[in-house]
Amino acid sequence: MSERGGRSRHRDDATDTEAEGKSRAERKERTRQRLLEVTLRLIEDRSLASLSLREVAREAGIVPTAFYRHYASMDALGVDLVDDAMRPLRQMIRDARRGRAAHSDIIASTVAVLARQVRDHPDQFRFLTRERYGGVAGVRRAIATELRLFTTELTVDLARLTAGYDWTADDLEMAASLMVAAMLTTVMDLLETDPRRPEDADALLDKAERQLRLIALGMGEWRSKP
Amino acid sequence: MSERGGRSRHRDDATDTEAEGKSRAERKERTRQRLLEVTLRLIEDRSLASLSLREVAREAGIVPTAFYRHYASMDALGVDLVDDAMRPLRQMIRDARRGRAAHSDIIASTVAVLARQVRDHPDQFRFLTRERYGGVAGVRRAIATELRLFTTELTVDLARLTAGYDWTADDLEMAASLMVAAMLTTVMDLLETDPRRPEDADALLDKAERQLRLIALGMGEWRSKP
DNA sequence: ATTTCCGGTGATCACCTGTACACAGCGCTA
DNA sequence: TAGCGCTGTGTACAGGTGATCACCGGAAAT
Repeated sequence: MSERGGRSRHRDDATDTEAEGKSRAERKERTRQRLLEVTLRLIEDRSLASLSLREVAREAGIVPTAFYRHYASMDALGVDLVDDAMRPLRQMIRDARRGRAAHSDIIASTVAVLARQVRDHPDQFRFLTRERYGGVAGVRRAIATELRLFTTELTVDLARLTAGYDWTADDLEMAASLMVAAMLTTVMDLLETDPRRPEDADALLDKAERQLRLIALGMGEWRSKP
Repeated sequence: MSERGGRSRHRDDATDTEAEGKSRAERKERTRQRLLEVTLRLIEDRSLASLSLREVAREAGIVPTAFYRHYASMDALGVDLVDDAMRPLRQMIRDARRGRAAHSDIIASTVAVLARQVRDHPDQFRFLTRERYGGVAGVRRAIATELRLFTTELTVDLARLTAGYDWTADDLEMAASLMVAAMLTTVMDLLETDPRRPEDADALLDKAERQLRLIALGMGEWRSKP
C-alpha cells in the first residue's frame, strides 16, 4: 500500500490530465462526487453500515476531517446516494411508459428499460436493494419514499388503462404494488446472476415479463367489490 | 448499566431459578442458544454486519474469547441463525397448506398463518429480510437456498392444482415465485408498520390476499406456450 | 490590495475492535 | 479415583474508529 497523498495537496489521477477544476465550487462538487462514487464502489459486497468514514475519505483521497465539509455523517451521504440513484431511473421508466403509451407492448419495453438500467449501473441498484431494508433508518426511509412515488406513478398509468372498468383506487394500488414488487424482485435476482452467464439474466427477464403478463391477465378478470 | 457477571461464574437470570443445566453438552447448547437469542435482539434495528463479536458475547454474559468455542465468526453464527428462523416457518406454512388442501380457501389460511408467524416472531423475520440482500455472502446464500426450497414446494402445490391444464414446469415456477415475492414484500412491509396501529397491518394483509387472488385469476386465463 | 472565507491538513483524544495466550475448574471417561 | 477434555476466564496487544482541534493557503469578496 503506497501512502496516498502524503505530501501532495491534490490527488494525482489519470483524470487530472488537464482540467484541474477551476472555481472553488466546482472543486467541492468534484470531491463530493468522488465521495459518492467511491462509496458506491466500496459497498459492492458489504453494507453501508460496515463502511467507515475514514475508509471512504481515504479512498477519495482526502483526510477524514475533510469529509465533514461535505456530509455530517455517513448516513447523510447515504441519503444523498439514494436520490442520486433514483432520479435518473424514475425519469427513464417514465419515458419508457410515456413514449410508448400508444404502442403495443408497454410491458416488454418497461422490462427492457429496467434491464438496461440495471446492467449499466449495477452498483447503484445493489446499493438501493441492499439498503432498502438493511440500512440505517434515514436511508431506509428515503428509499421507501422513492418507491412509493414509483408505485403512485404506476397506479396513475393503470387508472388510465382500466378506465371504464370501475376499479377501486385501492385495487389499482394493489395491482401496481404487485407489479413493482415483481420488478424489484427481478432486479435483486438480476444483481446476483453471474455476469459471465448472460443467459441467466435473460431467463430472469423472460420470467419477469411473463409475471407481468399474468398479472395483466388477472386484471382483465378482476372485479372490484366496492 | 450494571456490570454483568463481573465476578460470578454464571449469569444470575430469572431462568436460573432451579435447573442450572446438568450435563456439559446441555450447558453448551444453552449458551449457544443465548448467543443466537441475544444476536436476534441486538439487530432489531441494525444489520448483522454492524454487530461486533464482543457486543454479542458481552450481552450473552460470556467473555469474547469464549465466543469462539461456539462459532468461528459472527458470519457462522449468522448462517446458523438463518435455519433456526426458517425451519419452523417452513413447517408451519406446509401444515397450513397440507392441512387444508381440500378446504375452500387456501389463500386466506396461508396469509393468516404468515401473519401470525410474523406477529409472533418479528425479530426472526426482520433478520431474514434484512440480511436477504444486505448481509454477508454466506448468510445471503443460506437465505437464498431456503427461499428456493420454499418456492419449490409451492410449485409442487400449484402443479397439483393446475393438473389437466398442461402448465409448463417453467410457468409453474414463474407463478410460484411471483406469489412468494408478493408474500415477502408483505412481510417486509408488515415489519415496518407501527405496532400501535394494527389497522395498518390489517390493510397490508388484505392487500396481500387480493394480490394472491389476482394472480390466481390470471392463472385461470393463462395458457402456457410450449 | 487587503481581508474574508472555506476546503483540506495533521496531530491527538478516548474508545472499541478481533484475536492470541496461558490458565482455571468442572464433567466425563478410562 | 485419576486425569484428560472442554467451556469459560483474564490479560494483553496492535490496530482501526469517530470526533475535535488549531492551522494553512489559495480562491473569492471587498
